[in-house]
Amino acid sequence: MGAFNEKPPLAERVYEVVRSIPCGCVATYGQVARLAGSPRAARFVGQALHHNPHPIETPCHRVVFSDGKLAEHFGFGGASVQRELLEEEHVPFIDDMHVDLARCRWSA
DNA sequence: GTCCTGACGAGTA
DNA sequence: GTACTCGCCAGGA
Repeated sequence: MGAFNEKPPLAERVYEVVRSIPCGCVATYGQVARLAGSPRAARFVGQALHHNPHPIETPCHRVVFSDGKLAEHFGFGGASVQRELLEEEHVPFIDDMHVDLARCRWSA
């Protein structure tokens, strides 16, 4: 390892932010990107979660679109699985594919 | 070594 | 109100 990088890869930051999302709350890609230090890296957030090396520790099911829509490309089995995981955490839904961000949006 | 794509978001026309 | 473009970063071909 030698010299530690003063600024860890954005991906590591993304994972850290996602892991910080409390149970019962959800965050948007843009929100995670901003907390990770890159307000406009929302696209990369998806990529980072796609390569998600720690799918169990990284609750990517708590990350949704800015509209509250579930990620169709969810890697655990699809939006259907994501919805069930969120329902297990008592996350309010306004539709089969949309969470109620107004009530469960995570505010760091 | 270089170019393109990819779980998106926000701003502007 | 709707549609399009730009920006972010990393990995793969």
